[in-house]
Amino acid sequence: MAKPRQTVETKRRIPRQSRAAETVTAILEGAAQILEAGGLAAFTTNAVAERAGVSIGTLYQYFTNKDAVLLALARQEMEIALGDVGRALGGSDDPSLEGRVRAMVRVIINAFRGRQRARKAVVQAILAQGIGIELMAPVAAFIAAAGAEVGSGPQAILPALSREQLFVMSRAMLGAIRAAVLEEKPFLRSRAFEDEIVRLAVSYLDAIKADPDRNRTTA
Amino acid sequence: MAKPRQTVETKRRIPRQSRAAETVTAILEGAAQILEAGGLAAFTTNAVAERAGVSIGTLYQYFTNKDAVLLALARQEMEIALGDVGRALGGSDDPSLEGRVRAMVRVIINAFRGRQRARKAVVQAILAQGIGIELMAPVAAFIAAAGAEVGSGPQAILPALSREQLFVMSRAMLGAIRAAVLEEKPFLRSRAFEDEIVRLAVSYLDAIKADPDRNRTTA
Amino acid sequence: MAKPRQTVETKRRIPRQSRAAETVTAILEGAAQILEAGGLAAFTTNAVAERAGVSIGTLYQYFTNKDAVLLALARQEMEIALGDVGRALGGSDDPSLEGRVRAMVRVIINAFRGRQRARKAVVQAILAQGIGIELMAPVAAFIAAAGAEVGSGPQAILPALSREQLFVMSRAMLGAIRAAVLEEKPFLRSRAFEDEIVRLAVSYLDAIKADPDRNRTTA
Amino acid sequence: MAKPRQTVETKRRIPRQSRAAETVTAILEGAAQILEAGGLAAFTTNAVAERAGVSIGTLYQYFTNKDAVLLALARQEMEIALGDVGRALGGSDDPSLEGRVRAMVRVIINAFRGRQRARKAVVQAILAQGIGIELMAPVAAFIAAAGAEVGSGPQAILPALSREQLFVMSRAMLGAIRAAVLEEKPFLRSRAFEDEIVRLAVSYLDAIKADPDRNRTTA
DNA sequence: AATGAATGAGCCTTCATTCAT
DNA sequence: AATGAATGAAGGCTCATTCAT
Repeated sequence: MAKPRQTVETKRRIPRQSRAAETVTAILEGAAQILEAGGLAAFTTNAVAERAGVSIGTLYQYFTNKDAVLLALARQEMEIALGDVGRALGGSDDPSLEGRVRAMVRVIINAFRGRQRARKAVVQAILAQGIGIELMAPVAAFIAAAGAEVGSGPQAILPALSREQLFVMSRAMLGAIRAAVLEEKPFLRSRAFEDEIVRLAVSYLDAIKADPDRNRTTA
Repeated sequence: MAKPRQTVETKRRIPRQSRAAETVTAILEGAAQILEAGGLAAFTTNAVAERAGVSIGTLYQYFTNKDAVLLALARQEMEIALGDVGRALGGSDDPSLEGRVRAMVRVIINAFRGRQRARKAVVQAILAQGIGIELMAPVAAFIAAAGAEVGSGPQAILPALSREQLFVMSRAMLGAIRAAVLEEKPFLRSRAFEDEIVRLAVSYLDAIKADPDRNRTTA
Repeated sequence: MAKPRQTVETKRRIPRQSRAAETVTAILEGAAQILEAGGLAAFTTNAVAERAGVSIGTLYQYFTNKDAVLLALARQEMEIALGDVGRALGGSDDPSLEGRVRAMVRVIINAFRGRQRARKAVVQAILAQGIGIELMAPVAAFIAAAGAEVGSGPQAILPALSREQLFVMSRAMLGAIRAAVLEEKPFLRSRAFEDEIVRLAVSYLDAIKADPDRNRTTA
Repeated sequence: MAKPRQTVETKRRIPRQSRAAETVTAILEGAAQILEAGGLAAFTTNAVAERAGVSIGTLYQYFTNKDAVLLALARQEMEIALGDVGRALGGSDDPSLEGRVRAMVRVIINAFRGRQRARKAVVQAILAQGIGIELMAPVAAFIAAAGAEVGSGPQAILPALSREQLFVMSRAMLGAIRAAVLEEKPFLRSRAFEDEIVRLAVSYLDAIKADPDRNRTTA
């Protein structure tokens, strides 16, 4: 469909031996820790290498440059997050719309609680380059799939969402949760907050169901 | 009553001669341009000074350091945006709830359209320091006031919102719009996008009206 | 004898009006205060001007550059110190050798007590340029005169001292006192310390009297 | 007993490869040369690195900052000087009081002769910080030990000196010699000058011996 | 005479990256 | 494969000095 966008290269050497794989893991873990502890300002290649317990030379044997480390970290975190969301949606025991939404909200809040700074820094850095779009692709695809399922699955609760609707709903939820994290709101983990996020999403979806013809532009 | 919170100091010298005021303006304008053109990475004090047409020494005569320039710029942009929102709410010819919300959405989108990168960089930088909360204060106050008016004004369309509701609504809207800006979505200025944002807000407020007792925690 | 060394110029404008004289006084007083408070590191022309209550432009109307301020300050302090020593020697009620020496020691200790840092900084700065010798000239002359008087005056206690002897005696006394000041010795103002300085000088002079022929090289 | 006083840190990296040790040596040598040639004013990190034949980055890999270079240089020079004095006292073929004193005077004069400006600058810089006292400690200890030996050794020429006496004698000698260096006196290396320094010290010690009870305050 | 805004050379320091071992 | 010493471009910032008002 879409022309296969040339993937940005991050690795310099593909690790074939197990020791090498461990080294890469150590570097990414070190990178995440540095980011978490000191934000982007503390994220220097020397610091990452030291924290990872490898020499700076070794780091450069596996990553072409500083940004490659960041990018690899972003990809890894993205995959973990996607897995979490997928598992949450699949394993929800409440198959109603509200039940699924609530499960998703919980996953997102938890995703933001651990290593907030690392995540934030990664996202910032990624967006600051032009690479955001590429990385977002799998996320968007995933949400689109989930949305489609919600709309057209066996339960057929909703019609398929337009790309604008999908975008608005997902980003609105993420935005509210992220703001609560960044502003360190005390109610972040409260039931009341969770309820309001759910209410936001559900009422929006209900409104679309009630008036589906407005703004129909299928993705 | 409470001691007026000590504002974070950005200015080093209070301009007494008219020339000096122009210089400060030029520096902030230069800073915005640099940010717009090259993002945070290009934002060096030397670059700002050069773009502003002043010497680096002059820049440092008015700002204690690099961050002070960023902070001053953030404050300025914040005030402009607040003024815009206020004017939009006051001057809306459609006094209905949807009319008011739509006016607000337009202002916010427009606020982000001009100099997107500059705004983005400013926001990023501000949040990276701890100052975000302080700067957010007037914004939050403003939205709270607007929300209260919506709930309790002559039209009394809605009951007063709880702090979680206020937070979720404002951050959800801002989050969706900001994401569209940061991800450079083509539909940013489309009618469809605006409609969906409005739908999000209105349906949420309607849901609250229909079931106000849930999660009542007045701010 | 010696070719009259061209005096280093410090003043740019000779103050003829009283207001100008006050300005110069204020600047030198400001310079001394800055030096005293923060040492040479804090001694910036802008700081001096501000402390003096004049604009930086005014400072440069009276002094060609930063060093000129330092030099003028050094000259002023030198003259004050010389005056003190002279008065002490003249006004001593104990005309014996020990009495005169003791009077001198007291003056020197006092001279070092007030504004130690300012004095130290001035001396350092002066020596760092090549100007030390020039400034030392009047001091040396004064001590030589005092020494000569001690040796050949009406009391004729001692033979005239050679230039090495004069040098060793004066610098040894100054060195011991200065070290006590710089190292902040608690016994600086004690009677014991004063006694030992006096003993040092008197025993040295006595030794010269006892064996004058050794090292005879009249200045 | 007492916790070992935390030494002020100057080194950033402990050299593990032999190349690194050479680099540190080169930097300190370069620093001394720069200081010697141009005084403290010429002592910039870039100049030192260039003179040492290393890059500025390398300099900062071994020293935390500019002052650390100065401090390390001071320590090194101090140790060399102490070693010289010790060797001179031990190896003197004339065991008389005058013989020992003369040996010491020669060492000190020689210590001050080579690289006068470097030494001067180092001392100035060290004193300008608060570190002077710490650095002086080993010197003071050494002189105290030497003094004690002179007073109480097998030869028992003198009674033990009080702290004021020790201080006055050592600082007087150092002061006279240092002044001759700083003022660039032509007689610095003359026999006459050396004789007078010796006479100063010996006559002072003799006077103490003759009247030991005055000002007895054993250190 | 005085003011103070403006200037800019130059200093200290960091950190991504290379390469000899 | 790994190490870590070395590099140097580049950036933040200071402060002596000038000059238009």
